[in-house]
Amino acid sequence: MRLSKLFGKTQREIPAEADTASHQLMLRAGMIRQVAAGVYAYLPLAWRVLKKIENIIREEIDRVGGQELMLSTLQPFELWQKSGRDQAFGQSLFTLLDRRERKLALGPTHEEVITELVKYNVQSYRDLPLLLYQIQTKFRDEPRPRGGLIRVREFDMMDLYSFDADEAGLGESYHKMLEVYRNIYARCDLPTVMVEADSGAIGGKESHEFMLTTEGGEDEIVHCPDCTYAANADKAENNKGMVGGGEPLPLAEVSTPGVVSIEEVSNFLKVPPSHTLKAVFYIADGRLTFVIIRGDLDVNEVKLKNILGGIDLRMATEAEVTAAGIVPGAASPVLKIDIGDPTRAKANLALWCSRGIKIIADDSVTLGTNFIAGGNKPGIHLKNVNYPGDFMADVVADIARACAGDKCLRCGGKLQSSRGVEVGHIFKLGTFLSEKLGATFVDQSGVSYPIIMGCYGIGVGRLLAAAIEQNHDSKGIIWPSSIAPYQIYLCPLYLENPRVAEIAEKLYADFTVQHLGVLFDDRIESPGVKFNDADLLGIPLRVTISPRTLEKNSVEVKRRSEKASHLIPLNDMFNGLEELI
RNA sequence: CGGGGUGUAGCGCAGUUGGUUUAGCGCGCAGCGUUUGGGACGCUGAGGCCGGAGGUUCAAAUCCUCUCACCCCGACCA
Repeated sequence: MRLSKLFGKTQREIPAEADTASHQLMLRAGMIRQVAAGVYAYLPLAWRVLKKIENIIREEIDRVGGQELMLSTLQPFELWQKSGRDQAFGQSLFTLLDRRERKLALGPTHEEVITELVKYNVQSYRDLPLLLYQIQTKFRDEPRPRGGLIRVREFDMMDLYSFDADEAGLGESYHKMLEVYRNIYARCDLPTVMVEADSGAIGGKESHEFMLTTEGGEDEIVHCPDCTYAANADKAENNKGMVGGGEPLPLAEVSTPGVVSIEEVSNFLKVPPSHTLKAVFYIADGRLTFVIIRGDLDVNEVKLKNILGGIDLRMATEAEVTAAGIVPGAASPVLKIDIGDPTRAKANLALWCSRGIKIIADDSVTLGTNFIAGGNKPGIHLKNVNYPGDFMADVVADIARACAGDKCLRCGGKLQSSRGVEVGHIFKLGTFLSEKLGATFVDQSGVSYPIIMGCYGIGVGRLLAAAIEQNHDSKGIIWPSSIAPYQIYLCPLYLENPRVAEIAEKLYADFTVQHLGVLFDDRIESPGVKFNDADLLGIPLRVTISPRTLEKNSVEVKRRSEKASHLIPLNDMFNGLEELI
C-alpha cells in the first residue's frame, strides 16, 4: 500500500475528546473516527487489524471443530421476553419498532437466536456436542461509552456457543475453549490473565474472564502471588479471619454521644473496626434492605445483587432510612435487647420482617464475638453483640469486597490487586436458556432433556484497543507483528533523488511479490515527518532508504520495538529481512 | 439518571467580561520557491450559517430563553 493513497491521515495534535492512550493513538493514526457516542467508523488501518485478529480467532476455533455461521442482527423482542433476559439487559437493549409496530431488538449477543436455531436442528444426542460461532456487530446501549473502543455501543464481537448432552460434555467444551482462548491471545502476542468472574447479565454459574492487564483498565483484578488464585474484584473472596473476644458476653448499652461512623465508634470505644458491625442500607427493587457486615469490611454490591436476585440496587438515602424509622449511624439488627430471653434473636428478625425489611448479613458477622453495634437510638451503641444469640438475618452469605492486602482464602497469602481490560469471557450457561426456549434432545434411552449450553465471547474491537494500551510508547503504537496492519514500513528519504526512488520502487515491488505486507511511504516529506509517522503507526519493521545508505549499497532496518538500527546490504535483502521478520 | 465540563475551518485553540464593520491564530490542505536523517522556511491561496431554534437590539459568536450533541466523574454495564 502506498501511504499517499491510504485513506486516513495521521494527526499531529491529540484530539481533545480522547484521554485514553489507545483512543488518542487510534485517532492520531487515522484508524477510527467517531460517528456518535460509542459508535465508530473503522478506517482501513483499523479494519486490517480487526481482520487479522478475527482470522486468528477463526483459525484457532476451526482447529477444534467449531463451525462459523452468520446470525441476524435484528431479533424479535418476544425472544428476549421468552428467555427473560429482556429484564436482565434492561435499558442496554436497543429496541425498535418495524412498520407493523412489531418490536425488535438489535442483538447485544446471540444466545437466544442460536438456541432457537439449534432447537430446530438438534433432536438427538447424536447431534451433540456442537460448537457454533459467529463474528458480528453487536449492539448494547451502554449507560456510558468510554475510552474510545474500550466500551462502545456498537462493536465487533466473536461469540461461540457450545451445546452438550451432559455436564461432563460441557466441562470438556469449556476446557477446550479455555485452551483455544489461551492460544488466541498467545498468537496475538497479548499476555492475558484468566480470572474467576461474575456472570452478570449473561447468567449461568461458572465463568472466567480473560484480562489484559494495563493501568488504564476499567476492571479490578484481585490475585494471590503465592498460589494461582485470581478473580475479578466483583467476585473475589478473601479470608476474613476470626476476631474478637472469646465467649459471648451479655449485651449492654454504652453511651456514645455524637458518634456515628465506624471510625468514630472505633476511636471512641478504643476497639479496632473489625470488632464493630456496620449497617448499610440499600433499595433493592424499591424495597429497603438492611445489610450488616463487620466494620473492617465493605459491601461488594455485585455479590449483594446476586444474593438478592434483584435487578435494581442502589444505596438508600439518609432520608429513606430515617423514613423507615431507623436511626442512621446507630442502626443495628438488635431491636429487642432483653438478655434473659433466649428467643430474642428470632424476635428481632420477626420485628424487622413485620416492618417489611429484609436483613442480609455478611458471613463475617459469624466470625467473631462481642461486637459493638448500633443501639437504634441516637448516641447509644450496644456492646457484646453476638450472632446468632442476639440477632439473625434472612440470609447469611459472603457479600464482602476483597481488597489488596487481605488474606487469600486458598493459601493465606497476601492478595494483590491490579487493573485490566476484559477481552474475553467464557460462561457455563447450563440449561436455563434451553429450558425456557425448549431446546431439547433425546438421549440413548429416548428420554428428552434440555441441551446444556456454554457461551464464549471475545470483543475484537476491544482487543484491538487493549493491544494498543499494552503496546505503545510516547511516540505511538508498537504493534505485535501478528496483528500489525503491515509488517514493513518502507521509508525512502529524499524521494526526489532518482536513485532513492528507483531502489524504493524496486523494493516495494519485491516486498509486494513476497507478500510481506508493506506500507510504502511514497510521500515527499522531510525525514522527521516520515520517522514520526512511522513511529505513530507502529509498523514492526522500518526500512529506510536514503542517499546515505545507498552509498554503502545498503538500507537501514529498525524494529519499532527497539532503539538500535542496522544496515543490510541491498544484495542480501532477502536473507537480512528473513532474520528480522 | 446525578454531578462537572465543552461546542468557533479537517485538528488544536483565542475572541464571549465590555455588542458591531472583513471572526482570528497555530497545525493541516493547495500553488511556487528555498531547504533536508527526527514533526524545516518564505510568499501566495482555499476553507466558517461561531451546535440548533427562538427572542432582545439600530447592531449578537458575544445578552436572554429553550433545545441538541459530545467529553469527564459517579450510578450502571461484556
